[in-house]
Amino acid sequence: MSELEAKVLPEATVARLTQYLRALNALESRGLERTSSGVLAKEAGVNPAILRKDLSWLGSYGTRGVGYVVRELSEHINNTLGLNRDWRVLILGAGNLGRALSGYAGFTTRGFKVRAILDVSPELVGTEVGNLRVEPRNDLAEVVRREEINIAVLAVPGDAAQDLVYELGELDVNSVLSFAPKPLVVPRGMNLRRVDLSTELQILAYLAVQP
Amino acid sequence: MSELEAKVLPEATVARLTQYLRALNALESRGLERTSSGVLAKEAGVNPAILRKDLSWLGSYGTRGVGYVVRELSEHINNTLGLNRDWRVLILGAGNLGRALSGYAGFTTRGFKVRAILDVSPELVGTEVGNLRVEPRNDLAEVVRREEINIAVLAVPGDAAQDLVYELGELDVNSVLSFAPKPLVVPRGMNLRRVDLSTELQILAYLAVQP
DNA sequence: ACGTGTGAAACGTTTCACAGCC
DNA sequence: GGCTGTGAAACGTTTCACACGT
Repeated sequence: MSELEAKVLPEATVARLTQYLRALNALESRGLERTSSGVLAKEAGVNPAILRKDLSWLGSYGTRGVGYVVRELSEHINNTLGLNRDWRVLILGAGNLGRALSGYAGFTTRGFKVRAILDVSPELVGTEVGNLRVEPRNDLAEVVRREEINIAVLAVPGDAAQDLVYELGELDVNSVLSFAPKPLVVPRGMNLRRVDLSTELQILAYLAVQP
Repeated sequence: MSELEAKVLPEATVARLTQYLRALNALESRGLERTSSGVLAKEAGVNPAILRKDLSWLGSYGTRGVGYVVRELSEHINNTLGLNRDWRVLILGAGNLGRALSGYAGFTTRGFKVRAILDVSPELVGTEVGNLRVEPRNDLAEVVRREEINIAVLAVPGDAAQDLVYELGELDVNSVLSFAPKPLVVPRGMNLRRVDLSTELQILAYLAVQP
């Protein structure tokens, strides 16, 4: 059976599962105990067919002719996504973006805890960000160990990003979310996701020009 | 000829074109005048085949056996993406994220200019953000007209986002970049792109759990 | 000889449509 | 009757491989 156990869920499915979770929470807080692919899909902003196909990857958790039990489904997606454990986040860069991210609601919910924030600039080191104090960039290794970091967020200028990626890899931090506007070379075994704000604007510009 | 003139370039191609632009800039600043799909692809972090296929949508701008002229290609992509005009950006929400975005380098390059920033909170209205002053949310219509806004960025809590989207649609601002952690219903003709930070973290969590 | 430009194959994702079960 | 779960079709995207122009 255990061949080499490749990735199980399609990438696109994983992205949508997070949306279903949010939608299920919304339904639950509205007092609903059961739902259907139609209702849930509407809440999540997708079409019902793909929602059912996505859920079918997790096994049969619905009842034909009836639908899904909100709490049960929500629990199951949570487990599948690995959100039933603690994720300790380190933010690299205490500029505007880094500070904004450390307080961002989405970053502090569902098991994600921002545990430390680092910067190179001596002016920023020591200043307060939320309930954290900015620590020096050179303490990276020590901070990673002390706080048992498992996810890093790069909110640094493009030039600094690549070195940090390598260093994080050495320290066995293998999940990185980068806001640096550059493609990065990722060490073996690292999962890196990029959010590129200027790319998003440029795509909008293109779409706006279309007739 | 002009049927109804649908979108010309595949979505995925548009996203990569922005990366090629950045890569071309990097090559140019290194003094290179010519390049090839191999070199450029490496710089942009993609494979050469798809780069050539992407560029073929724009027409033939390379020379067989030789490659591409950096400046020429760069210019051409710029035009195709509509980056040869002015884009006047409005930021909605002057919280941490909104303030960070207004100063973010990617937001201020290549023809994009942040022209105004709005917030509902009386405490924030009147405060300075970069070289702008936060204006009251209720002045939305007036500000859009005054600054001739054509792109809006939503850095507001999820609940406020949907109303703003409708209102922006009325005001003929049809390009919106949303950071609200919710799917939004978009008015006809509007282009909306979402950046969902907590979704990104959750995807990382899932990937990290994979064996 | 070399690197582009591009059909054709391979792959991934979404939509359709309906059999199966409650 | 209604809604799930899922093969099969449709669509979109990436990769391959090579003919063609310089």
